[in-house]
Amino acid sequence: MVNITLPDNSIKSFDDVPSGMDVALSISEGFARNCVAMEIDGNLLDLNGKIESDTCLRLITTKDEEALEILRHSAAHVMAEAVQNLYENAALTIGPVVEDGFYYDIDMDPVSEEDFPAIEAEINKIVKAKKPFERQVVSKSEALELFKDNKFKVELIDALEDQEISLYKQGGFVDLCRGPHIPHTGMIKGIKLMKTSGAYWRADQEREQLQRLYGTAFFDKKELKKHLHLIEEAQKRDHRKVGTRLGLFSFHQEAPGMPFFHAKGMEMWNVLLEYWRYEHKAAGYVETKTPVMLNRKLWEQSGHWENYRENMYTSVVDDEEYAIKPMNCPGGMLLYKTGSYSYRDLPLRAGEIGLVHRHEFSGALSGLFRVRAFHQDDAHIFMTPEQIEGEILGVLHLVERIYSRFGLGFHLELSTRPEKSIGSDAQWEEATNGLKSALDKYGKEYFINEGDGAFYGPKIDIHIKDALGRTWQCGTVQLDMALPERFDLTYKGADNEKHRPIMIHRVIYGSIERFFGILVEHFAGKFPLWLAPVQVVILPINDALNDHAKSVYDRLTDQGLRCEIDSRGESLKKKIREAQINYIPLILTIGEKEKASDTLSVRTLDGKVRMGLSMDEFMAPVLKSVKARILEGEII
RNA sequence: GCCGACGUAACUCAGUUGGUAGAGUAGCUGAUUCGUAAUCAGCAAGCCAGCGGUUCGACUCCGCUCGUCGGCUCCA
Repeated sequence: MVNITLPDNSIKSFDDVPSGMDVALSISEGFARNCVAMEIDGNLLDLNGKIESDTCLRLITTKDEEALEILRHSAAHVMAEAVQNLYENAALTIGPVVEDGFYYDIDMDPVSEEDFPAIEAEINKIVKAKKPFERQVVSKSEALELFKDNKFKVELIDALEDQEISLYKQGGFVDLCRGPHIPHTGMIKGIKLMKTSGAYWRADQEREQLQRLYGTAFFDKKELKKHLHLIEEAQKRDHRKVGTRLGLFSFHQEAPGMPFFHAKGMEMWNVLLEYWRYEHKAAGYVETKTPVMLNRKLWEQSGHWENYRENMYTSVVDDEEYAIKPMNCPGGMLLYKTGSYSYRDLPLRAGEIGLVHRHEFSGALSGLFRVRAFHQDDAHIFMTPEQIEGEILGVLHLVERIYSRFGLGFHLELSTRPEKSIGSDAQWEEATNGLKSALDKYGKEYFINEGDGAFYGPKIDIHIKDALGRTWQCGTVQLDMALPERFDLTYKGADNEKHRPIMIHRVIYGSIERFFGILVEHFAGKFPLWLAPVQVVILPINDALNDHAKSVYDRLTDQGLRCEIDSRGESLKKKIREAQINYIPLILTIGEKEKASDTLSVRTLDGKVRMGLSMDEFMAPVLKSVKARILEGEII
């Protein structure tokens, strides 16, 4: 008996269906149009596959989550065929599905976006032809024979353990593939080439550089449009554009990858740090500061010289070699060593807003997101082994408090021991288990990245989710049992013996520069009142009102509000327009009425205007909004 | 660092097949003094990223360097 689960959840039962039944035949024509593939015993198969035994079968329709991946995989084949039709010498390698679409790595002469229209036209021809995808199973030797002219495919086939290898054919085009695929190319309704780049075969810099063509595909043209719109929206929010327009920061050729923060950017920067200090003080942290440049010997002791030298800036001073710090921890080690500690002093939570420099590849730089000089909101926690779980939990709760203040959601990932690492197996196990038990206690679901840890310990990475649904890794909590060893850190236990403390490295904003950039895009430049670089702009209607405007300005700045007066001889309309497009949350117009009654007329960014408010009626809700760091909703 | 694209006034951009540059915004000057998203006029502003080459002549073509962007890789 075969159960076929239909999308509307009704179940159709077929009695006495023989093994080898052609599934496609047993599904009505109209229904099959929405069917993409099927799932048997957890395996995704082509819709026109044969049923091997009595089993429960689920049909995958275009509405199912798996369907899009299947479609995009098929789309990659279509793109590959198009490229092969147009470029005779193109040798195909691999073409997987990725988050927003798919790519295909092809050994060919470089292509650029100028070549896209021709390739897309060829793709559309193939789509229109509604070519069926046909699965074919051949032996390994047959496959090797078939692909003998393509060294990449030969390498792939050689690496396969199976003796039977599946191929997929659409029309005359054959590709090595596990499948499954959609029934025919005509199901691809919206397909578009997105970008192109170079990529190394097997991600190995020593090997061939291939052309990577990115595309995306949907079952529906509207879905494609929606996707393109989202990309456009993200481009509009690009922090490099918004930050330039709002005068927050800039970059200069003289210091690639090293941002300059302007007065308005610094206002925001300071608000971010002020908030950070407030939360950390409440969480029992102290703040410290260590030098930017330290002797090479220290980096040798910490292990950075060995593991990270190629990314460090160095300098020779008085015949001694120094390195600009790429991390704050070795300095933190020296700080710890200046004292002597009892178990009663632990945990010791020492924060540091540390300026670090890392020589990233020039091609890796990207606005505030990837820079060479940045500030970490670092902290080192020194503790006893019994305190691990509690301290990790404390950090996770602090992370949650801070991110939620910005309206950012997050998820957690645990990274384990990498290939290049220091410390013993036992240390790694204890550290990793410590993180796991804290995560379990915290209760939020988390992923595991095997081998993605820091060289000195396992870590929990915190990925935030912004207003457009994009994720960014910002915070990280790293357990370190190696550095305390290397620096011979100790504390006196209750037993009057020396013990080795365990250490946490953690950041929450991560790189303050990067977090700043994320906030710009998250809010699209429209910052909440508590963060806005300019909170209030005062617009006198004519020159005779400038003095009164100044007195209003003085009273507001006295209360700590960030204000500007715009007394240019421009029209009121124009000044309002400019305040609006600069996203200044509160616009005060000062006219004769306001002067005579000493009241305020307030315009908020939504365009609403309230007139005749007394100073108190204005100040109370505004100061409350700032103090409570309220995110959205009406200020007044 | 690698592949591709790009680099024109403070900003956003135009500049057709090589004949040394234009617009809007911002700025400055003058007039306007305005009640909730652009008042008008004028002025100034560029070694066309830098350096070499081809050419009678280069912003336009070629090479290299620097920088930016999209990826690769990297992000301890």
